[in-house]
Amino acid sequence: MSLQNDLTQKVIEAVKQLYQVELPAVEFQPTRKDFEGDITVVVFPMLRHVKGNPVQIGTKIGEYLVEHVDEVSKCNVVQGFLNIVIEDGYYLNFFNNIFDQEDFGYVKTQSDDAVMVEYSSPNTNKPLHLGHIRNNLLGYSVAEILKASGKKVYKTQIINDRGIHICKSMLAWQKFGEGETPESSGLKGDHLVGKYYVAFDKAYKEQIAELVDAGTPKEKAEKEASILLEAQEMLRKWEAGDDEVVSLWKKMNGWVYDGFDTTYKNLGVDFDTLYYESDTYLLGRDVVKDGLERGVFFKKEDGSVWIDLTEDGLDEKIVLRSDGTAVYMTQDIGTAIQRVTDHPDINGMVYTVGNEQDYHFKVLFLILKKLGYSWAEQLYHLSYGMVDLPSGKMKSREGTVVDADDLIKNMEDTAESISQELGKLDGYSEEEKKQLYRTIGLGALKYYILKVDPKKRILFNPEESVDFQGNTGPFIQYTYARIQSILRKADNVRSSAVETSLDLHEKEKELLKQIQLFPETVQLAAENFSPALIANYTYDLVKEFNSFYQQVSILGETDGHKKNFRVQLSQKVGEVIQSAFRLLGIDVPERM
RNA sequence: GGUCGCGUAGCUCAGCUGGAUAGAGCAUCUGCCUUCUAAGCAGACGGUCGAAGGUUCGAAUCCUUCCGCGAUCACCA
Repeated sequence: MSLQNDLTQKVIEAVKQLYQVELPAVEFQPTRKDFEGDITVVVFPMLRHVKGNPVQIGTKIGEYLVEHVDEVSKCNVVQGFLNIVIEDGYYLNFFNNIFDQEDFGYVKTQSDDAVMVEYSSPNTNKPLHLGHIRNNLLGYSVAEILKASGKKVYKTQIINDRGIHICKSMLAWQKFGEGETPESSGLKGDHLVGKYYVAFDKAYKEQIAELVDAGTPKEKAEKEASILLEAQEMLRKWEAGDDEVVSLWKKMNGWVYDGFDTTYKNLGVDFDTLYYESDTYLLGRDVVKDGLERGVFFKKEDGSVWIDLTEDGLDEKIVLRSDGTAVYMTQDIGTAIQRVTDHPDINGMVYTVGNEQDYHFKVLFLILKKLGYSWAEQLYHLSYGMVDLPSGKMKSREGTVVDADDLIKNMEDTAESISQELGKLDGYSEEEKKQLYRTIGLGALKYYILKVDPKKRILFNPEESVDFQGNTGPFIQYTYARIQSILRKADNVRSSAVETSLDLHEKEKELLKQIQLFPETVQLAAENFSPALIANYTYDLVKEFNSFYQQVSILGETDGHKKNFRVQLSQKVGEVIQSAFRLLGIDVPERM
């Protein structure tokens, strides 16, 4: 039973006793810092049911609470706000109850329903860039948050390993590659393939320019450039299962996967199952045919199949071409169904995809609902804004991208130079230092991206490096390291339970209140698919701790009971920081 | 043009489902390292919450209109 539930009952009881009125609900909020109190009852909404002066009503209820509720030590009323002061003992009891709780804040019991979280899903013709980083961090973090909230989670990605874009890289490699491999050149596989994707584009543009010079209209030239025709021919061969093309495709995709694996490992993200578009691109057509018979879809004169969504405020959408081949939507319908077939416990999916596809997913979800799948009610498009540069959009073909691997390296380097300036790492081996720079650099990057609302677009300026001070990952990591330093120096941390008759320092009480919020924050973050809530919660906790740390002596405290409590409190704050950051995929260091 | 999203301090962002005097960080300026890590703490400066109406005891938050920015509206993926 939470304190708030308890108080709700008591307030209702009080109003019944005092005014013979049954309140439907009671509104609470944390007390503002400028007033004395821990929790506040808002009296205004009661005026609908109880006639009178809010100050008087508040005062009466306050008096009742002080008399009838053990945890309430005193009350005061300001305007229509009844501020309630809670006994220190209540918080100390709470602390003793959760102190030994491992993974405090996480829900351990797993529900039977699983949710599949899709994220990353790159094309295999170019390396990952900053946009993918945002996608990966968001998807991974939401998956972890859902797990912590008690859901069973499958992490997945669909790899776009098929189509004309792959053929472009393959063709350019054949033409200009001279047998170059990741081994021969030392280039990471995805970067090597990406290099040929760019090479294709360059050759293609040159051909267009030549044709235009020779008098061909630009539009025509774009369609007739010989290198493009060759790529299209290659795609046809691939679809026909041509041995040579398929084996080249396998070889180059292998290079890309190796490269991606390295980047994923560096980023600290992982997947439970993978889907390849080359396996799934034919899915969905049967479903469409079936849906056509059931009247969900309709056929136009030319044979193409559509769905009419005008009643839902959308328009008509094609689901099968006139020649019977699939469109993107067909595939997505088929893939969604396939996933549930593969994992029958799925009752919900999260798609981490940029907001330019908002409309697509709205339509997809609606179609799946109309097809009658029960799990279709539990689909969520985790939509996020683009990451733009000051120069505008990132474009792989034009080379205006912030490469994921470069950026990670960059962050590590910054962490290194700051650490060296501060020079606190005596006794660390080179290997340990390297590990630490990585932890801090990635912490800065991940926190920077995850702390903002996914819907907002991010303007990333590579010239101004990501901050390491203030509301940042390293700030929080630093606080964690500070706590570990205290714990190393303290002996017998767990010597005994905390003495509940202690008088709490204001800062201690604030910390306990903040710790108490962690479990509900995890739930809220899960409900809203929002890592930002976790990030902001952690920041508040850490700010509170640093303030406490500055004002109150922990190891220097002479009263044994107080010292015992403060050490344990510090430890618990450290644990919560670690738990919260785990949900963001950020590591915490022992020293820094 | 239709639809969706965003607009809060010079900059980057919080602000839950309406509540008290709108909060942080960066930047600028002041203090605090002989005491547990100064990547820290304490403080100053900085706001007509895009604009105008409306709903109500109360609006940054809800509704309407308008303005600005972005995305989207392909037998592309």
